[in-house]
Amino acid sequence: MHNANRSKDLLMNKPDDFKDAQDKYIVPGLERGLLLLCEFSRSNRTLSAPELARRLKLPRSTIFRLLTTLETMGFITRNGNEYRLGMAVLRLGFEYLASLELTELGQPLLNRLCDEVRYPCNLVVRDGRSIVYVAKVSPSTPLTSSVNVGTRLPAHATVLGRVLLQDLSLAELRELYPEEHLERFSPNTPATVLELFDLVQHDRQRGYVHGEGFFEASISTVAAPVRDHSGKVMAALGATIPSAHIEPGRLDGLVLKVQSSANELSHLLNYVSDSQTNVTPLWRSTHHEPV
Amino acid sequence: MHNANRSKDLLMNKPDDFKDAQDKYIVPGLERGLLLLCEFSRSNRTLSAPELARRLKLPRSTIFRLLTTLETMGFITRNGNEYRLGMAVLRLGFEYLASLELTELGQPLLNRLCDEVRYPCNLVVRDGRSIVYVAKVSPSTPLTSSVNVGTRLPAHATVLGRVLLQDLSLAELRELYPEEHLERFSPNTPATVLELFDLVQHDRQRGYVHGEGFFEASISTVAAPVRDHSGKVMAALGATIPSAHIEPGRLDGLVLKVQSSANELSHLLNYVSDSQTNVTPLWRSTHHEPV
DNA sequence: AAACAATGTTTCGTATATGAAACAAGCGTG
DNA sequence: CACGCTTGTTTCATATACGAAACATTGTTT
Repeated sequence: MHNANRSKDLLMNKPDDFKDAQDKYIVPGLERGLLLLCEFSRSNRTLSAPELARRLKLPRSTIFRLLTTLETMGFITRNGNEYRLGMAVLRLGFEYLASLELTELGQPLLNRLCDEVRYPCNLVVRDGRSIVYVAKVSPSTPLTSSVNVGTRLPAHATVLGRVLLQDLSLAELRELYPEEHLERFSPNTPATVLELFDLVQHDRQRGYVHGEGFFEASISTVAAPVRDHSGKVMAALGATIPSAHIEPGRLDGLVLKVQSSANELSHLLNYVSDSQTNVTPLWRSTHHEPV
Repeated sequence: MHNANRSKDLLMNKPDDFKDAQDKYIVPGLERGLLLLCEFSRSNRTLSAPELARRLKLPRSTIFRLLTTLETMGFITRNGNEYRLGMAVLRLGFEYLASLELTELGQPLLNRLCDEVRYPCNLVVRDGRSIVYVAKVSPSTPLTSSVNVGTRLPAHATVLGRVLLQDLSLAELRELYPEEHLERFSPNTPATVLELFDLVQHDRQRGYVHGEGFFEASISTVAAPVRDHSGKVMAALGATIPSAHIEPGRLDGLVLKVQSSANELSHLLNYVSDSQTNVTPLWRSTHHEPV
C-alpha cells in the first residue's frame, strides 16, 4: 500500500511536512468512504463499482468493501450493479438542518418579516462558493419561486451571496476563486475577483445589499448580514421582490425591516459563545461546483 | 483489537457464523465514522469527544482520529470542544433528493394536481418507521402547513404512512414494530401491529386511503400508492384537506385525481428496471426513532 | 495553591485492514 | 460455443491503522 492516494495528493507539490502533520490522524477507510459518497451528484445519480474504482484510483476489492459497508448502513443502495445514494444521507442532511439554531430561531423571524413586507423571505448560509437556502417563507401570493430549502446558487452572482462574502479579504477571495474570470450569469455579475471584492466592500459599508437581476433577471433582492458574537457573517437574510414592484418609497422601509430582522437574529445567536472565541479558521475553501 | 465492537455485537448471541458472513467485508473505519455521524440528532446537536467515546464504546484515540477525519472533510465542525454536523452532510442529503427521479418526475405532477384540486399535495417515501416528505406543493392560499420537504412523521400514524406499509407482510410489520403497543397520536391511531396490518390491508384493496385527524386532528388526507415496475410501493402521493372542507361530492373527484396522478407517476417510473428485477431484500429494518 | 479529574494529543507494538492476485460469473463477439 | 473482456467475490501476506498507555493541558475541588 505504498501508493496511498489521499485527497491531499492533489496538493503533493506544495510544502510537504506541513499538511502531513494534519493528515497524521486521518482514518483512511472513512475518508475513502466519504469521498465515494461525494462522487454521486445530480449528474451522476448512479455509478458502477468499476467506475468508482477508476475515479478514486482504488483497487476493486477496496471499492467492493466500501460499497458493502455503505450499503449495509443505508448510505448507498444497490440496484443490480448500479449504486446510488441511500436514504441515510437524507436523514443526516435534515438532522443537520434541524440542528442549526440558525434555522430554528430564524424561521419565526422570517415569518414575521414576510407578514410585514409581503414578499418571500429567505435565510441562506455559504458553503464554499455556493449559497444554500436553509429557511424560506413565501406569502400567500402564488409566487412559487423555484428556490427551496437546500437550493444552491453561486455566491458571487447573487445578492445574498455577496452578503456572505463580506468577511473575506481579497486574498481569501482569490483563494476561493482562483480563476481569472468569474462565471457570468447576467450583465451585472462581477467579471473578476477584484470587481467582486469592491462590490462586497461597498455592500459591507452600506450595511445591506439591494440588487436586481443579479442571477435571475426581473427579480430583485434586499439582503442584510446576520453575524455571530465574533462579528463574523454567519448567514444572510433577504427578501425577494419582483422588480416591477419597486416603488422608491417602499424600498427604504423594506430595507429597514430586513436589516432589523437580520440584527435581531444576530442578537438571538450571540448568546452562544459557550466556549472561548471560535477558533474556526475562517473557512475551508472546498471549491465545490457551484451547482 | 480483540474487542471488535461492531454494530453487530448487539446481536452477538444470535446464530453466529451467519451474520459474520455479511460482516466480512465491512470497513471498520468507515462504519464507525458513519455511526459517529448518526449520533447527532435534533436533540443532540452537539456532542463532545468523550461523550462520543462513551456512546460508541471506542477508545478516545480512535474517536479523536475519526473526528479529525470528519472535520477536515467538512462533515463535522468543531467549536471549542463541541462537535456538530457540518455542511457536507447537507450537501449530500440534497444531492440525494435531486438524484431521485421520483422527485423530479413527481414535482410537475404534484403541481398539476395541486392546481386542479387546490389543496396542498405531497410525495413521501418511507425510511424505516418514518415517512419522509420528498416533494411538496401548496396552492396560493396561505395554508402554510408545518410540514416541509425533509419532514419526518411516524409511518404507522399517518395516512401516507399506511400507504407505504402496504407491501409488508404481518411478519415484516412485526419485525419493524416489535413493541406490544404502538405509539398513540390520536384516538384513530391503531393500537397494535395487528390492527395496523388490518387497516393497511383494507387500504390496499381499496386502492387509496382517506383518513382524518390521524396525526394532526382536523386535517384530512387522501393518498394513493406509487409503484415501481415490480409492483412494490415506492412512494405515496397525497393531498391534504382541512377537514371542514369535505363536501361528499368533491371527495370522490379528489380521490380519482389523486389516484390517477399516483398511477401516472408509477408509469413514469416503470421505465427503469435497467437490470433484472430488483433484488433489494424488501427493506432493512433500521429502527430509527420515528422523529 | 496543590491535588485531582477530565480531556486533547502523541507514541508504539501488534492485530488487522488492505492491495494484489486468483477465482467465479456474466456477456457480448467472431 | 469458445474466446476474451469486464465485473463481482474471495484469499492471503504484509503494510498499516488501531488500542493501550503515556504525555500535555485544562478546569475543578478541597
